[in-house]
Amino acid sequence: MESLGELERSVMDQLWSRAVPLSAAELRDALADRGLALTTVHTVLTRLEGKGFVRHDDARPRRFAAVASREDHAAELMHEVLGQAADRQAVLARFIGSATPGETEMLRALLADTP
Amino acid sequence: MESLGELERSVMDQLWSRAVPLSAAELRDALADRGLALTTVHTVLTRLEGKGFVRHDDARPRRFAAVASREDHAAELMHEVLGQAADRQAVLARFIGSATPGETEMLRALLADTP
DNA sequence: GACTTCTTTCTACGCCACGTAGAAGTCGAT
DNA sequence: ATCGACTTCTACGTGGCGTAGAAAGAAGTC
Repeated sequence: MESLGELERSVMDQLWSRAVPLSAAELRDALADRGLALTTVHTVLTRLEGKGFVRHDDARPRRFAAVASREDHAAELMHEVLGQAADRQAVLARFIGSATPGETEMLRALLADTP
Repeated sequence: MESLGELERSVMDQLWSRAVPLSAAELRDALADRGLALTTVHTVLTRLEGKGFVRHDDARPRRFAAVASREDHAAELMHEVLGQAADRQAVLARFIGSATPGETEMLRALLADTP
């Protein structure tokens, strides 16, 4: 899967945490600590669109939104990592083995509701 | 976590699939399709050591081995991805939701053996 | 010990992704 | 038609990675 650079990641974090479409200017302000130029934000957004992480509407100040939620993305990544290993069972065994008690509980509960 | 380039990945795949330490020359031969120079393999191995993926002994033709198994590495990555999201439960829900029946079965079995 | 050969380390270069942004173009309002 | 805001185009520096030659080091041979 396409991976994210550090600024790209920050932008996605913004789009993910506020789950609402944001304009480039709003994103620039949300990342004010970086003191980015507006065009920089635009460039990053364009690249994120190219990677399929973001899409925008055609309202006048364009609104950019994440294509998938942070949770969807994370779950997708986990599946990708899992699928990459030949021995999925071994991976899952180690995954469970080093999971926190809270995580194993969550998994048990989720599996109980899954056919 | 440090990520891997494409050649780095190929080298790790070799070290992972044969679970035994390999010399640079053996790795070069295992990757013969790429027609790499021996020094290229060495450079990559050195970088992999820097990233903590590989370690070598001090026998004369140095033997290089993966620090963690492919499965350990994958499980680690999965935990890393999981931990990165604030709402782990939501991630796990989606992860389970898009798991194959085989995977859910494995998980159930593993959880049954986990206190 | 000097020579030869194999192995290891050092140094280097090109390319591409990404952070960064100015310049140029477009669009809506006045 | 003009002006300001917004968007797209173009560009540059840096760093990681693929790639490898050159230099340095070990190890057996005569």
